[in-house]
Amino acid sequence: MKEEYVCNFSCPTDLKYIQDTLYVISGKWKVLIIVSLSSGHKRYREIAKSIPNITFRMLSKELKELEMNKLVTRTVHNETPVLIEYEITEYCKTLWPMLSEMISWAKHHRTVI
Amino acid sequence: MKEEYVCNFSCPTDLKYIQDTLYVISGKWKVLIIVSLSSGHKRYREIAKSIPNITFRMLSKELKELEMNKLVTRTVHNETPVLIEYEITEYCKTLWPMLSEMISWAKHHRTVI
DNA sequence: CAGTATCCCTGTAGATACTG
DNA sequence: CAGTATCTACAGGGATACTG
Repeated sequence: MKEEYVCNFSCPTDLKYIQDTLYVISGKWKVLIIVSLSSGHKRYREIAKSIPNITFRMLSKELKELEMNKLVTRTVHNETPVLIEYEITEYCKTLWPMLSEMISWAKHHRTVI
Repeated sequence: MKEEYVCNFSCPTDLKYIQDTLYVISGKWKVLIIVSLSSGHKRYREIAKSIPNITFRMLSKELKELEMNKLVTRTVHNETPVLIEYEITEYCKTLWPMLSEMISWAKHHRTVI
């Protein structure tokens, strides 16, 4: 059974996948946190300072979700005082083709709107 | 000045673009509506019926936003009784490469999570 | 049919204080 | 430093009734 996979908007499974992806990266802070980590910020307060108006509460929550999705790692270094480092994973970089498409689309969309 | 464009997470402009795109397609109903229209539903009640639990309120609101973003057209046919048809635009199809990436990513992500 | 208008509820996020 | 706990506010969305 040769099955040619033709994607179109009406495939219900695809819909589910799109929703999954949106769920992982949507929200007010997710992408901002990924950007902050990407630009080298590693420590909690450091990340917090780099993102205007984010609260500890939100930063904790979002970091946890990113960690659950394997996009971020949290490493505890047993020094005194304890040092904790957040880093984006290699896996996080698999997001890039998609983000890249999002950037292209938005760029073009600006010229349309 | 040959400028090689290297995209990376830390570019602030790219961040803005990503947020723009998310804004256009995020939300509980947007993609569902696009799917419904893609599968041939055109009339308001018809679309409403095809999407479980959506309210008229939400359908109106989302259709308006999609229209503003040129992803959907609203056509009034002057018959009696009046007939109104919603359709996705050709432009809407420019979303496809991105949606396709989102689908691929989510598919792979499932195997990771 | 194609929507609007209104009321109301709940969940999400902000503010602030506190802990190990 | 690296967070958690608690309280609160407000907006986004649901339910329902209504209009042209």
